Amino acid sequence: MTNEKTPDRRVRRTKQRLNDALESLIIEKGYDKITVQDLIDRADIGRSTFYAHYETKDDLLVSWTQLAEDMDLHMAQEQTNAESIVPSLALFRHLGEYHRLYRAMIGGGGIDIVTEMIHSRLLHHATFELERRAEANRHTSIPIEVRAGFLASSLLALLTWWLDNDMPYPPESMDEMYQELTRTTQAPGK
Amino acid sequence: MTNEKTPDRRVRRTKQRLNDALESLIIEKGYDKITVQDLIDRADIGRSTFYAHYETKDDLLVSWTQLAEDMDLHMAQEQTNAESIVPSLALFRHLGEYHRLYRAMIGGGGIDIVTEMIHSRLLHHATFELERRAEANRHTSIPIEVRAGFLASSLLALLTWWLDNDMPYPPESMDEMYQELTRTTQAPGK
DNA sequence: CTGATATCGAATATCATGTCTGCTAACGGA
DNA sequence: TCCGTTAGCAGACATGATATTCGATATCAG
Repeated sequence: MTNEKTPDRRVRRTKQRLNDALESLIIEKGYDKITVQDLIDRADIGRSTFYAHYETKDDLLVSWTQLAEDMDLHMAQEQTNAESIVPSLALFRHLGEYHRLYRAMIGGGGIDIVTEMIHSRLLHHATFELERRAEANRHTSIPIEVRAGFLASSLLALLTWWLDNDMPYPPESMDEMYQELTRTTQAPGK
Repeated sequence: MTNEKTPDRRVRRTKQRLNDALESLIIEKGYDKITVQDLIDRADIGRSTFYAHYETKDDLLVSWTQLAEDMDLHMAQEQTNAESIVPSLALFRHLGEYHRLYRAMIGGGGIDIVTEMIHSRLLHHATFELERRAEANRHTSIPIEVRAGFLASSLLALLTWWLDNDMPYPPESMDEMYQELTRTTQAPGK
């Protein structure tokens, strides 16, 4: 039985090449204009090799877990700061740092799958935090579902706007704006 | 010189058939699974005829102005009610009425172009209204650009969530929630 | 009625996807 | 270092959708 954690070195190389090719092509020409041919040309691998590992272009993207891990890491990082329901500051900083890539992946001309992935993580996080603080939020009758969706979508919208407009304000300012705009949901109207 | 406003009756018929085919196919199988072949089969027109009028499937969608007109109409309708910055109630009602179509066009598995079109109209509307009330909003330092984007995206998010979840609350309730959630931007913190 | 033009439909070129083949090269355990 | 196993290769091939072309025909407006 082969060790499943460390596959053949050739496999690792192939996947690494494909991931690199995918990332550079996303930045270069946008995800939906990428063809399998582009990927195997850039990665310099055979056609059948691609299909030996992935079924489609989307399959490759989804298997590219780097992003999801990054998101979770940065989200957990700010969770120690118990103030905010959703780790907005860490996200502005993280997306700002890798703005070329995220710019190509979310918002105008971006990739639906990725946007949905980020949204779903934000939503999950917000739902969890809101439920944890349920008793502190008796001041509103709006269902948690709605409030969590609102918080997640608002943040995603601000992040997208920020990237699409070449980050005209520092992450800290954006975070402050987000906090103020969502004040109604973040804490009782104190 | 031909009258440009009323083209040949055959042309009108062809375009009408294609628009009808497009709408029914969107509801039936979703936009991205529609092929040009589907469209010309459903509309019962020749292949070359399609390409005589449109370059691509997207071209047909964009030329389908019915939607944009509807949006503007309903937005203008509520503008007489000077309370809200963005015509949320009218939109919840309108989208609820044609929910089968809008459900297929915005949100999960929807059509980017349409979502962006709606967002852009909301954004334009919100920007206009915020600028008109500029002096009444000295209580915040958040740029109008950001606030308008926030209002537009939040509403779109609530609309999408509402449709995706089979409209669990009446339009009036959704509107109230939206008003409360965006209270920070709608009016000075009274 | 007549000249103009929209439509037809069928053939065709193009392009990307996905499958399959036999062959070669690289791997890793013994 | 050897050897059985497995990954990768090149390229042919089938498929399905897009987009163009052209002569014949139907329909239009005046």
